[in-house]
Amino acid sequence: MNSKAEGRPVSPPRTATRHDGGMPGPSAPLASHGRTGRPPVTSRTQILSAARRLIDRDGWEKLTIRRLAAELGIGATTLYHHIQNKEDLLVLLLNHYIDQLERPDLPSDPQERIVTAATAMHDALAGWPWAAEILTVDGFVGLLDETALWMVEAILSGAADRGCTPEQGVEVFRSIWYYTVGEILVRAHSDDRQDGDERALARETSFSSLDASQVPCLAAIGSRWAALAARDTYRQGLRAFVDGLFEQASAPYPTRRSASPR
Amino acid sequence: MNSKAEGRPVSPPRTATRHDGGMPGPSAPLASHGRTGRPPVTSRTQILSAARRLIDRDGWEKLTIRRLAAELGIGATTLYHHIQNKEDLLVLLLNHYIDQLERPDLPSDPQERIVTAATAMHDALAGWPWAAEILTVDGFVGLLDETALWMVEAILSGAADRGCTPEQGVEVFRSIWYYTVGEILVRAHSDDRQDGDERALARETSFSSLDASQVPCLAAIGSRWAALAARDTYRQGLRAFVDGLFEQASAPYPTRRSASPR
DNA sequence: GCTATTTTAGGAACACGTTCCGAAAGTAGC
DNA sequence: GCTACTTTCGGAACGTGTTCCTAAAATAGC
Repeated sequence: MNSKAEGRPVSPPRTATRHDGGMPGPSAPLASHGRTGRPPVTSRTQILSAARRLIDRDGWEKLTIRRLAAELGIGATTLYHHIQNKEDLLVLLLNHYIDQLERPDLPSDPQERIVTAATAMHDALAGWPWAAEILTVDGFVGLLDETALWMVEAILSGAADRGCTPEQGVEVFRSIWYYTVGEILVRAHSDDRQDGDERALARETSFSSLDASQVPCLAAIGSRWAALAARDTYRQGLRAFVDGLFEQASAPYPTRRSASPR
Repeated sequence: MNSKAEGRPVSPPRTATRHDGGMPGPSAPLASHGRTGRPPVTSRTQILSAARRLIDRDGWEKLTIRRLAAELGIGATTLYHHIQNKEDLLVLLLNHYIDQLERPDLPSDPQERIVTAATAMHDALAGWPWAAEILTVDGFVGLLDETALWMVEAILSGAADRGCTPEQGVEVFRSIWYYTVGEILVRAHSDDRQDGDERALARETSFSSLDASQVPCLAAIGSRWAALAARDTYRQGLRAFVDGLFEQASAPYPTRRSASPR
């Protein structure tokens, strides 16, 4: 939604801060404008493009409030008059990134449509390494641009086509969302260790020295755990999840497992 | 670290640096010991109990390296000779917490056993609010105490009892793990906003002003999204996931959906 | 008792996100 | 031109996790 384009509390009579870019163009500070008060020297678009420039040049770990301010030639704390906090900035950047992605063709089969949309969601976030920093911000989905909501819509529509109620559809989405977020976050942190430190080695061997009488299955896997855990099984698990969710939704009463409704 | 000075990789006669507690008891600095070098004034157990004391007294947000050091009466940087970093400390604390929990009776039915174990895992982590800080550290499962691995083992054994190969069992566990981690992390960040700030309000109304022609399902849900997303559906989703995973594992060939093996 | 060696202690410093608060730079009314 | 008022700017400061480097305290060999 566009409403969050303005970080402001939404008070002034003229709320149309909407036409992004504001007054100072990306290169021209421009002349005055109808508003009162000291004119801003930096626009939101300038900030965002400077952030992208910084990321492209130095890598995303180097994207720092202070460095970004320096890149813009302004004080560090001045940035906080344009963005709420760093999470805010990253959400803004992520939205811009997602908007650039091309939307895949959505299959007509509901199940396949969900898998396609969820995979697109997953791949988009997985390809944005610093997405992990903000994936869990409260109400993340609500912060997405309207152009990115087609993924959510695709999943909901798929659920609806399979006879789910809207409530069940939301539950389907949330379940998939949790699975996706978890996969990306765990994977993002696993990829951090590019340097084969001793911790990784100690961990790899840890499962191979387990008590086979206490944890036989784990012991049987032993040192193969690391290799098995490194495989990419997102899509496969997603298919299983969608199948299970639909089977559950189409059975108003517990199918055959022990009843316990809650 | 020290090993590289020597030619041998695992040289020292006594490799068992693991016997926790070290030399200085929880309250007694104690006398000398066989080892050379300046004797430590603080033991690992002292650190851990001080950390718990701090958490119980001031809340876990106040658990800070500097405060912990002050509580112990030592320099802040000295702590880094006993723990690797803050994540390390939290993992240690989490292990101690999990060890104290009572293990539920595991049902004999494989599916129910998995649900029980995963729920225990979930509830344990959800009841430990600052678990969210470390849930995604690389190889987290490998850092668990052996007394906490019964949850992993229960899931693997359940999968094995349903005819899964060890490889499939690991995949079942990882899928459940991702789902669980995602649920906890998202939920942990949603609970952060105890204060009804304006962001939450703006978000709640956000979905109600959507273009019904572009995203009909979302628009139909509208403002109910927030309420629906607040429900606790972990267990229900888990059941569906386990069902789907087993159905998939027992079908060597794609059941009926479009083939695409990869 | 001396020196060498080994191990721990901890102050200084860094970069980070963020908040506070006074200064600066505009407009509006007179 | 002057005084209000409004809005933005940005330096100082706080608390954080963490690293560097030097001092201190023990043992081992002489």
